[in-house]
Amino acid sequence: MATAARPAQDEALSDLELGAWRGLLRVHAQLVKALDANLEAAHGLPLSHYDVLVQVSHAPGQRMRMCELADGVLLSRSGLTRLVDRMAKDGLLERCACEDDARGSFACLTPAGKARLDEARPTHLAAVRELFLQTFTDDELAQLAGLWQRVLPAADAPDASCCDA
Amino acid sequence: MATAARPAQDEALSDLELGAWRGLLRVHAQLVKALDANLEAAHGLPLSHYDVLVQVSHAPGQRMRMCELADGVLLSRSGLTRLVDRMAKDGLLERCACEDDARGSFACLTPAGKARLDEARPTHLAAVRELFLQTFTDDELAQLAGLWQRVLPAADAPDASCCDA
DNA sequence: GGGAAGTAGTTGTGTACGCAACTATATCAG
DNA sequence: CTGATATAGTTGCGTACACAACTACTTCCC
Repeated sequence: MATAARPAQDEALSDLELGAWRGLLRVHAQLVKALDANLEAAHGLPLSHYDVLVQVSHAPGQRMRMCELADGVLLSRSGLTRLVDRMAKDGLLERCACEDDARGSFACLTPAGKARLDEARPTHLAAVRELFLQTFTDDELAQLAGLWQRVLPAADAPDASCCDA
Repeated sequence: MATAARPAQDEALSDLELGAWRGLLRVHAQLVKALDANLEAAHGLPLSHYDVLVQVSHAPGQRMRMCELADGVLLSRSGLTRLVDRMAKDGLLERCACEDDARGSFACLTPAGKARLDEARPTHLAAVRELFLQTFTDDELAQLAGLWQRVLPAADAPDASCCDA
């Protein structure tokens, strides 16, 4: 039952395909769990909060519109609303009105948020490097980045019944 | 280039590192979301249920111990308990006592569960191929699989059984 | 044998999330 | 200007999950 490298469309996945696909799932799960635990232990900061702080800190004026931020941290809008609520309660962010569009609002980095980020960043960067990046050579990193580029547009495409019988 | 390929330990991630790392997060998020939506739309089956069905169907006797299954589908034990509860209520699985160890129990595939899996499998395999695998050459798949192997710690139980997705 | 320690699984509880419905504002067509 | 439609964000609600505490059993060691 040697599986070909690339079986026909409706055949089971080959070991090769399986390794590439399930490996992605496992690596993601393991990494996110470890990074979150690490950050939480060292700074009491969930990974989701850190993620928001990083995004906002890179934005011009250190503030971002909610929808933009939601896309950036891979959350639904309602999910982001509550995440920003929690972070605002912790003093890490502030909600600011948008001058141009009265519907919108900004999530603005507070000094406390910036301080917290600066404190946590080295921890997180070290962990990402240790658990993931250092495993690879520069060439491999470049290759990975290139592969993701190719997948992302495709996965963005409208998924409605993309492949039904 | 402003950023070196590999900055020092506590410096910000280079574009290269960032692409490899955030790309993984984005690809995972988009893929899982699309695959779940696809499977749910076509067969009313959440991806988590499908995942369990696949694992159990490949186990000897089409049954698996709960803890083994929890590892396989990347869930906590309590999470798996309730997932199996839901699937049992849907008739996809049955809980069976373990003869050797009265503490343990098996999740056993029912005929209905097997039928449901057989029905959903082509849909899912096609989607995984379309959204992910077909993006890559055989060499790239092999490389990916190899990279994952290096990232995953030895805790990864290598069940050599060639299971499909 | 009998208690200590370990393991399998479930249950109590809290939390983070998504979807759908909602409000409020913006934009566009006539 | 006015009504139709679209967009930004929030809220109600249900769900899936993790952690910790628990029960029940097993295993180990004297």
